[in-house]
Amino acid sequence: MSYTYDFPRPSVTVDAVVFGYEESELRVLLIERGEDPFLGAWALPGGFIGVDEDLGDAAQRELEEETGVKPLVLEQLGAFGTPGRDPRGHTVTVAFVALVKLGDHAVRAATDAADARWYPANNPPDLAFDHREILEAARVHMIEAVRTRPVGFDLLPRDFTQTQLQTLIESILGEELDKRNFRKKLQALDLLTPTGEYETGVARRAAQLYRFDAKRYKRLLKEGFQFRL
Amino acid sequence: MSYTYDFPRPSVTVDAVVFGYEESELRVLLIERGEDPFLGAWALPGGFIGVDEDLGDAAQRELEEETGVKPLVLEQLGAFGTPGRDPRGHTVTVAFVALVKLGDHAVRAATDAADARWYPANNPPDLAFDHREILEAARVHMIEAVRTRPVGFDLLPRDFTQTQLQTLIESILGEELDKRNFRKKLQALDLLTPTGEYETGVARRAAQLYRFDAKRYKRLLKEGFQFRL
DNA sequence: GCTTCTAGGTGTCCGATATACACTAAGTGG
DNA sequence: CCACTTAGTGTATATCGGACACCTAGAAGC
Repeated sequence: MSYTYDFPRPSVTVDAVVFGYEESELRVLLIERGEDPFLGAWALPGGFIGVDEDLGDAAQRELEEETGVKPLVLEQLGAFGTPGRDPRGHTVTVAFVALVKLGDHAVRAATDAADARWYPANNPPDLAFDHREILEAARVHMIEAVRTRPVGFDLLPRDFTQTQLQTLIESILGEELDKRNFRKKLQALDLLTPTGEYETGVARRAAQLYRFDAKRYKRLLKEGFQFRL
Repeated sequence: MSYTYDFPRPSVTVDAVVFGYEESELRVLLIERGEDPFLGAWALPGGFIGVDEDLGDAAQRELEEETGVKPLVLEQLGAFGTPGRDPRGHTVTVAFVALVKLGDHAVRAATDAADARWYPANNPPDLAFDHREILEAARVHMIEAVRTRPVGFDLLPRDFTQTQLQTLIESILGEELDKRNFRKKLQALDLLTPTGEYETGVARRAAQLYRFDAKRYKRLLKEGFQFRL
């Protein structure tokens, strides 16, 4: 089967920069390419868009096919189309940023991915195509996002400590925050519900666990409330 | 001449939301389509991307071909690819926001544009494709941009009054600002050079003209300075 | 040339917000 | 029971943002 057009067309792909959080570090999900070009190299999960397929749907589909991961959040990052970025020919990719609670998913490589693994987002291996540049753009996007939207909660387990949240945000921002000031702001936002439960298995005073109140957040949003950390 | 591929490919287009400022109002540049589909309808300038052409270059080229306008600023807004947005078949468009000093350019329609005109950005006519939605996204983008980057200066003549700048920003934000507080912030930014010249031909006290100090801005940026209005 | 009209230009006070900063409490492990 | 580690908590100060009103300069109209 082949497809013929009156004018040459670039290919359209989607790629996902999937972030997770583990061991006090921001991670990014990469696949080992099982096909040419860049066979054996690490790359962002992604692939060609289907016929009449929506961009976001395509990103979600490719991500699930290649890694088994279903993200909770999927935001468009932008289009990358520099000539020469794909050796197969002119290809425009639309990149997405996805967030997952890392514990929810055991990654499994499939289709054209030989392997799928979490890497430190700040120290990734060499990447295929211009994926390094896309990852950089995604990091900048996250810095912007973490201050203005409650994205941290999509990366943490349902129940988490205030310190976990702080450490996560610090690892996204790349700077340290003051514990008391951070908690003061959290308290002012009034979006965390204490569960009454405490950490277990730690050789120190156990911290209380909290839960993000998404319903309350949505209600506040409608009233013109502005999230800010 | 025809082009054949192993897999079906969506078309890739670029569209530009070009903003200008005239008569105390934010304007958007629209073309009257001279071809099907949507012949005779108003639309954003744009068109198909060329072989091995960069996305930004394509937007700039289409814009100049159709309207004669060369923008000073061209920022990517994002990709739009909802199936059905183009009746000719699956088409992904990458939208850009462009800013021009309106006085610098007499628009002239050409190629597949039957006409090209400035319309009020807040009250545009019906638009072809999903261009209404793209324009909306661009308006939101501008609200974000005007607070955090010195974009106002790219829409005004080289020499302008503080009130012109304020009115422009107000028309982008859709809200009124306090004159004294606005000027206080401008002064604190220290990015305007007074020219010593004054408005002419006004039936009231003439306002002083200022110029944006782009060099100083770039220098400050390197030192980690953050623009905020 | 006097009056009127219009926008230009200017400063202070107050409340809210951001930052800097240090000690006690609780729990585990040895 | 001692040592170690992180949890949890409050105050003082500087900074920023927002509200607010009057005199001035210049042109137009009479």
